Amino acid sequence: MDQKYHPAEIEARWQSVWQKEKTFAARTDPDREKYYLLEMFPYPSGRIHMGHVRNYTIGDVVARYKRMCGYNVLHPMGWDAFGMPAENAAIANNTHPAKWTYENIAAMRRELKSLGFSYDWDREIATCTPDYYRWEQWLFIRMYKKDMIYRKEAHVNWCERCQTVLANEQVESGDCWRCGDPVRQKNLKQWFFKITDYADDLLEYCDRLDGWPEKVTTMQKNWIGKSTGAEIDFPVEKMDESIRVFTTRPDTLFGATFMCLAPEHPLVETLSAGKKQGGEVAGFVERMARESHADRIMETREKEGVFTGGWCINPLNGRRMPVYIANFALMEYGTGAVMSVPAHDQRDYEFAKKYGLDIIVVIRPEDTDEASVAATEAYAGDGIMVNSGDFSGMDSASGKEAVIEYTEKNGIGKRSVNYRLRDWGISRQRYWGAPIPVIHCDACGAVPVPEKDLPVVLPEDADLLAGGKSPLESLESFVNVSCPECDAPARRETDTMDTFVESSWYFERYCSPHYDAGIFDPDDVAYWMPVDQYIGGVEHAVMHLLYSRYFTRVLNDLGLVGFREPFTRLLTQGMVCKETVSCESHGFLYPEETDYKKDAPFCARCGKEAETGRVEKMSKSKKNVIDPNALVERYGADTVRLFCLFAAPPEKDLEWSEQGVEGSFRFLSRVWRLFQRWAGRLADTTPYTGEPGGLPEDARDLYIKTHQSVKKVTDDIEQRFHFNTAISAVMELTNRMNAVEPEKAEAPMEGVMRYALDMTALLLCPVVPHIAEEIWAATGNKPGTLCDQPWPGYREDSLASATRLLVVQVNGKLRGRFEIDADADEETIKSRALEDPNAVRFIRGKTIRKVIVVRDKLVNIVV
RNA sequence: GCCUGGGUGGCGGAACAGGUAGACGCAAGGGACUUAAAAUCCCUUGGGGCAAGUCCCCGUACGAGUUCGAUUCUCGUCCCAGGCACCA
Repeated sequence: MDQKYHPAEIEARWQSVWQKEKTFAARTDPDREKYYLLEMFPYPSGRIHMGHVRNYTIGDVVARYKRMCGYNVLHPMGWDAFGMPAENAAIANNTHPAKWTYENIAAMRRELKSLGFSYDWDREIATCTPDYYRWEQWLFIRMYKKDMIYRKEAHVNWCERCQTVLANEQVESGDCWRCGDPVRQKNLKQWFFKITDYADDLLEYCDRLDGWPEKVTTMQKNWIGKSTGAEIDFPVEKMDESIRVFTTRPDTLFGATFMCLAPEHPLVETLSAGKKQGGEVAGFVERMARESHADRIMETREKEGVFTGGWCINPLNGRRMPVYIANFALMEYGTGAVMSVPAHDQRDYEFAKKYGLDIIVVIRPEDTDEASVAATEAYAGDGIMVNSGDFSGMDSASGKEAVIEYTEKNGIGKRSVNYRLRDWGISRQRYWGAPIPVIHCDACGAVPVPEKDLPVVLPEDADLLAGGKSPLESLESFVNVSCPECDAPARRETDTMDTFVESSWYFERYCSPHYDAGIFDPDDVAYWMPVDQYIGGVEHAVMHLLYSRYFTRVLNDLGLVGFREPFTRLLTQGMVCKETVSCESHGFLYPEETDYKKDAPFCARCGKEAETGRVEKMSKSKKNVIDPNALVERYGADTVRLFCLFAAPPEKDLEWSEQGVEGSFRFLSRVWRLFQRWAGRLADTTPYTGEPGGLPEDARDLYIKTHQSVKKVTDDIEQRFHFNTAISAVMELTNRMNAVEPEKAEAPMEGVMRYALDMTALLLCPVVPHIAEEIWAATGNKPGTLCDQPWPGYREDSLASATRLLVVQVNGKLRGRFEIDADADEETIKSRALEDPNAVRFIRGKTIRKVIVVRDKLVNIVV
């Protein structure tokens, strides 16, 4: 064993051993209990960042721990490799997205390997390979044939000058990010997955996902946004038309005084045709169409609208209601029409006040009189129905039912459910994505590519800047095909799929990543899936996780898998944060651009004193980033891993601290010296594993501490993933071991020390696997066997000493303490407590009313 | 506005089932070793008080309550973070 702890040398050595021996290769084995541990795979952006390091370290501890517990562990890694950054980078650097992507993958793979993660690298996948996306295309066709996919017109952000579609994040305050021209909305035919068919199923299962943080399931429930109510028809005056609305408050129907339509509503033109309002209406519609969706949806926006000139009739009371179009009415939700009840909806209230429309109170709160309702703002709560004809006097809940039944009986409405969740639009007018496997034929329509012709390979020779159009669209060799059904000349679909599609099923592909007879091997998937523990950032709480749950249901309904939920347990880890530093002339500063004199930061470029800002999520834009590579080089992977786990529990944010890293390194150096001090001497010593009874006091104390530590570390990892407290338990143990002087140690202590050393190596193995292997071997254990060792157990009879320290309270205040045999009876404990010299001072002269004895804890004397 | 979390020393964080608040680490101060420094090791470290102790008082955002006893449970208030947000 070297004098000093040199992580670089030992880490490289063990990593190559694990690679050569394929230590972490997973094999399907129905005779063994499986454990599938998965971390969210990264986008290959170029370098790994501290967020990845934290995520993957947490996962690695669990994977290695479960493996030692005897599970057959699957722990794969791969790349979410399609996406826009590759395309942008390719344009900026005049290279190809594939080249950029594969180079990044190579660099990041190297970085991940340098951290010693226990991946089965043979299962690595990259979603941009035809091997992968051909099965996605295959699945698309299956879904298409089962009527799970459809095509419809939908808005996209369009830049006229660049002749291109822009993603939402490429629209900067309404303008194109490249040329600065205003962005317009444009309608394009696009592909949609019918996720709304699964809305109820996805919603209901939220409450059964016991292993998920409630925060995430709540977010998903809100996102799905189920609301129940009714659809009701309002006949249009003097026309053979009616307007259908969706409402959650049928009990307020008598208070509806006007109607609001979305500007895109099909009846808008009919209603205003030939009226004097026609011009104004057309102008308003045109103005709304020009606004981007994001702007339209912005809250704080003033409610505005125009009268269409048309009227409709409230079917319950026959009231004439003016029909408006309004900016807040959304065509995508409900029916695109709102019955406006200004007395009981704040938005309608503001609109009514602005345009001088009637406000009629129809709900009275239990203990308020009618006159004071809706005086200054709408009353949106429940109450008693008033001014509502035969329904007056009913409470809101039964009123809702009654009105719905009435409309159903009279054929003017029906019970209805609406969701905030929309169908999933997956068309992207982009190059770097999986081609949608469809051919458009004038005669046969949209025809799926025959399975035998898959994959539809993404052509490599597309010109990314070709005429500003979607690169695939202008690639004649790709576009021009013959129809698979009638053989006539046809055009290939040029949209590619949303990259969320790839990440919705990759965990199933990992089970048999090289299988080429199908999307995956059914036996492998049946064995490994579902994922037992999934780990990733909260930022994916809704989209990725919801899409994955949806896809799993689709696969289930297509008969491809036998389960409906992909992830049994989910852990969302917190962000990695660091303070920002900025210079008044150079803006935010990278840590490398900052000099510290004393504690104050100075700008390395101009020498001026810089300002320390608040602690925020590490991001390139704020420049408060730390390069994991540099850290690994300086301190070693084990130190970096240890710090990530020790500084905070995994679900909380982690605040970066250079001193914290130093501290972690110091701890590992201390462990190294501890083993160095004892290793040679105890190489032939048998670890003591007997009962604690016969040991001398100091050896017994250490022995008990060791068993307690094993229990504490096991419980902390097993029950809560609280690695920070698990590590502090090991620190306490090693602190205790450090206090033992080798020169004075006798035979029983040597056996106990040897046992404690072995336990230390075992307990540290999942966290800092490289140094753990090294210290394990140093005491004469067989080199390279540590991570295959079973996780240690502990003796129940060695968790506590024979005596207990009890405290004495008088009226709940701490007054003294004493040590007593663990099996002392209650009377003995009481009398010892009552004799306590300090406690006596507080008891004297007072009447003892009660004495409470809590086993192993305390005695409280009430006076 | 609604929904979720969360407020504990100078700092990150402990206290798992109402029972010794501040484990473990960082920072700071003092000391040892050294010609010196680094590294390492030892000690002190929530605030206040004095008669200086096996001492007392205060203290877990704030205010009440339940209890022999509350960081932990209940009610109210304030603040912070994240998510959703014209959803009819």
